[in-house]
Amino acid sequence: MIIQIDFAGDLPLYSQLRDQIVIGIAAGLLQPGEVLPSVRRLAADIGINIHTVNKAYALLRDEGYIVMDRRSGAAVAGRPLDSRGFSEHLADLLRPIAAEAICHGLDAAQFGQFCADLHHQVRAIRDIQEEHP
Amino acid sequence: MIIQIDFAGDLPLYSQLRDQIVIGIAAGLLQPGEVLPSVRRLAADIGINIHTVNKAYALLRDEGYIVMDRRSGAAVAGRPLDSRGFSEHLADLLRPIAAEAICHGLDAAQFGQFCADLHHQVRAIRDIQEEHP
DNA sequence: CTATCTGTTATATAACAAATATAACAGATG
DNA sequence: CATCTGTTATATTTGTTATATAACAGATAG
Repeated sequence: MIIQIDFAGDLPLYSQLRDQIVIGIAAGLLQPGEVLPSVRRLAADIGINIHTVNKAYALLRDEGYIVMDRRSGAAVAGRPLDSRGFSEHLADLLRPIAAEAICHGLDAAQFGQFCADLHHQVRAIRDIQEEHP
Repeated sequence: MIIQIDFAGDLPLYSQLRDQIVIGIAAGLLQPGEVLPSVRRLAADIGINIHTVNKAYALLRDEGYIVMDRRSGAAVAGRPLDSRGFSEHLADLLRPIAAEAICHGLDAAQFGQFCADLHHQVRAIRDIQEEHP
């Protein structure tokens, strides 16, 4: 799986890395049980510091997306994902975005459709990647 | 309109303030043309620094949500809002969130419905506020 | 056992962002 | 003139981000 980091972007590097791995899992590019690169290896590949990768991995572990083992390294977590309080978490993330959409004239149906389309887009990343091996 | 700031939260104060004002506009609590409190007044009311409020106001101005005048102060912008590149902006915000939803087992229809419901919730804030004057 | 891999922890440093404090300026208003 | 508005400038403090170097504990292969 290809990781692309925008060093000029607004988001912190560890946050970009975290997002891309979550997207990779959602798209199916990273499957449950699949072993991720070690912090040293991935840091060298991307060209960033070990601790930055470690911070992203630790964050993903705390969120339940990956499991980490001292011996075998990091791996994508097997289902199911702990979902206590996830609705509230999701609502907190989406509320300001929904407000933006409202201010720009999108009604509930349009916004819901836009979100559903994006859901499909994320799932389709896998197919796009497999077309260009 | 009541502003609630979480000093222990992860989000910067100016960002929280910006989000709440956008939500207020979306909910209809702040209507186009309505005058906002001055930076000094709002800073004193909330108990934060003038520059923090100024940063939030300047951000809202750059995004087109409010207009600022040296004489009369800040006011909610009249429609329409400039929407060039808004879809891309919205997609960038939603992509990692959609990925999270996928990882937690929500399909496209469920995610779209959740987003549409939240859209309604934001619009309903106005009615809730008016019940308790 | 040795060498090498893994995550983990510690410490130090530099750069940047966030928030505060104080002060001043230009323009408009009563 | 006094008072309000946004705006700008400077300085300081604090926290985050990212880097660098180093070491430790546990597991594994030679």
